[in-house]
Amino acid sequence: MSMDSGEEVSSREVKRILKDCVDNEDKKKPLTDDALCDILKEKGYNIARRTVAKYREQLDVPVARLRKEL
DNA sequence: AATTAGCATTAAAT
DNA sequence: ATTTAATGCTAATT
Repeated sequence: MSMDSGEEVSSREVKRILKDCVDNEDKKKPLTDDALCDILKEKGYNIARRTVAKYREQLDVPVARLRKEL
């Protein structure tokens, strides 16, 4: 059995969810950090928008504006 | 050290 | 040009 702390696991979970959300988003209307934060809240993760932004950076995902395509 | 609140800055919308 | 929305910055908190 793993000896990882629960927090380490959940931060990985959150990052996985963020990746999925961005991969499946409508590229004409990309999800903002705020929107991602709301989605996580609905899934039961109460994490601040600034933290979402930092996770996004750690995942090398650019800000919503730059993900938008014509 | 990681997360967050409050404010500052920048880009987009009107 | 003004207002609003999205993101960044830094200090405070835990």
